[in-house]
Amino acid sequence: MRFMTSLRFIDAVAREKSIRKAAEKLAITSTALNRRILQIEEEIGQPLFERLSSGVRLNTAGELFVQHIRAQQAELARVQSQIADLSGIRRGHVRVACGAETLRYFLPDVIAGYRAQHDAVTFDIKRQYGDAAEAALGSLETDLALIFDPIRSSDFQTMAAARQSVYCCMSETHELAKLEQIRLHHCIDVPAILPTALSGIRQLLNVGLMRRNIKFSTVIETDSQEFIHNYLLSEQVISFQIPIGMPQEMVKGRPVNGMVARPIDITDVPEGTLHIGHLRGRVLPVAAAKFLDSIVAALGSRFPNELNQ
Amino acid sequence: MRFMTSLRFIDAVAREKSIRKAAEKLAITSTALNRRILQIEEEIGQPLFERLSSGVRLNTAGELFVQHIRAQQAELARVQSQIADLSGIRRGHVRVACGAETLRYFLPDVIAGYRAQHDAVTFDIKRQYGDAAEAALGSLETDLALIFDPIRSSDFQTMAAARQSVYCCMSETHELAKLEQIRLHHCIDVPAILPTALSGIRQLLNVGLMRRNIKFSTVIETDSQEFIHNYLLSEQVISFQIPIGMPQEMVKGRPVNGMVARPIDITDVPEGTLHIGHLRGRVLPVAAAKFLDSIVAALGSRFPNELNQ
DNA sequence: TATAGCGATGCGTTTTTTGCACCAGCCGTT
DNA sequence: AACGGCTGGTGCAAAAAACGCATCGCTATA
Repeated sequence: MRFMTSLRFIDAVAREKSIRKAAEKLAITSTALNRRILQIEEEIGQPLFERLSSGVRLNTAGELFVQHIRAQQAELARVQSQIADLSGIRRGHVRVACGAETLRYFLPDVIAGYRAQHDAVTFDIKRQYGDAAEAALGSLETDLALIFDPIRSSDFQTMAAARQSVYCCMSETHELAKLEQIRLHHCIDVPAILPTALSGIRQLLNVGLMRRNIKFSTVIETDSQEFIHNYLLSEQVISFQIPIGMPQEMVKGRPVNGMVARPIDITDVPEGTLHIGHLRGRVLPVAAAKFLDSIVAALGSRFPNELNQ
Repeated sequence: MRFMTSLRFIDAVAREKSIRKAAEKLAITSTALNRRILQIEEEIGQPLFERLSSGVRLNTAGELFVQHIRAQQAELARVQSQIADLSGIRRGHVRVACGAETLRYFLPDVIAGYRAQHDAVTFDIKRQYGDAAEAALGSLETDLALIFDPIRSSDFQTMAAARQSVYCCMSETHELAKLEQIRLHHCIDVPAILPTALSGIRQLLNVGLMRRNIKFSTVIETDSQEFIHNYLLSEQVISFQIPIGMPQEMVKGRPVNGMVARPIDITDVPEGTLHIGHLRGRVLPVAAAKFLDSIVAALGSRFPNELNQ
């Protein structure tokens, strides 16, 4: 790293407390090293070293500067390794962070549709909760994020959004399946299986529970949608999901694989918003931008009356 | 700042999205700029820009790197201004952070004694509570700190210490002045003026109060020792101080300016420790190191049987 | 007093950087 | 289809910067 040489040299001199000794370690002559240091000192506007008869020694300004150099070196190393991690990333690679809701039906659909037209584009799909997804956008570890409420950072730029109300899911043989619409008080003492507190659905439910001062009879709490899905058929429990996490048939109220979904009155549990977007101010790689268009289009066709921007 | 040129150039190209345009703004030819970029890309091991027909554009690695560059520039500016702030600081300047206790009699004495021999050395005395003083050491804003319990950071290197028990101070006409030693229960319902909760004395007192389950009748709480000192003569209240914060006569029990001090039983209020030291691993400027010697000597002569290291 | 080690400096040499002229490719216009 | 205008990239010679050698002045030590 060429542009670091002068800084590395200063660091070396600070460690050795001697220009000549440092020069030896750095395999250059002491004159060259001496002049580099004089030059930097001139640029800073003050000396960084005290000259003693036995060598040199950092003064206070030098200590500050060397402190900065070392921090800077560590930072650079971190960035370099981060860049090296990217090396597998060809043009035509898209990294997506999403919640469990979109992972089940929506994303597979959209990606399959997109890859049918551009089979050279590859994908990286990471399941992450909202805050982790936002952090991943910020550190450029991911290109796009699909986050179901809440959005915390102002650095998230929403490119499309869809309002999603919460549905109650259960086996078609469940008692509550007879109702067309579920109220929260129906769920009192009904065994329920819930996603973890980090999930957007859970947070919406909590709003409703607080509002009505109701508690669920939670038998299982898990971060695996897969598990929830399978467990509904094993025991008469209820679960919760948003439309984008269900087959479209199921949203319409028809049973799918022995399970049905019933909407929850939105006066009980408020609607949430699915946000799709990227880091504010970032210009996405072409492949990611095109894929984002696909997502927006797919979202528009599924939820035509929503607030897609 | 010579070593930043290549980085500044990359930043400029990223902003202009064109090598030629950036070159114009930077007042160099596009070839020179182009080659600098190619060189850095080679050092990184990967391209940072995508070449388009209409110019260039950061790829993901480039975005990461430019992010780093900008953070680095901000950091450098911060350090530079910090160094500039130091510019008044000649060799022979000592910056001390201390609590109110040592500020009153001890430090003026020691500094006067030191300056009698080295009148070219100048001082910067900052009154700070323990945690702020430790932070100031860490950021090199100060050279030495005199902290009366507690020490929180392991980066503080104690060079000398003195145990200090707490005394009760009051007007010589005060009821409690008749006692030779004070117990905490004597102070119940006696109006008291206390230093703020951040001070070491206050924290020691709290230990005693908790232990004995006693509450003071606190009429005034202040961070000004000056105020406490003056107020003792205006109203029959008690206050608290450690030996280093009092004239030596007063420690011996004799009245000074109408005030007396009486020791508190150490089974009621534990002793605290006055720590004198600097940032661990730091080699102090000569003046600061010499002055530290003075402090240690003065402390040794005042408290000869203490744990000076 | 002699000596050995330190940083600083003048000068000639080597290496790096720069600028000029030109190439190849892309895109919109003619 | 041809053109002109734009882009980034490259060969080569000149300019600039960095370097190494020899040497100076200074200080601490023996």
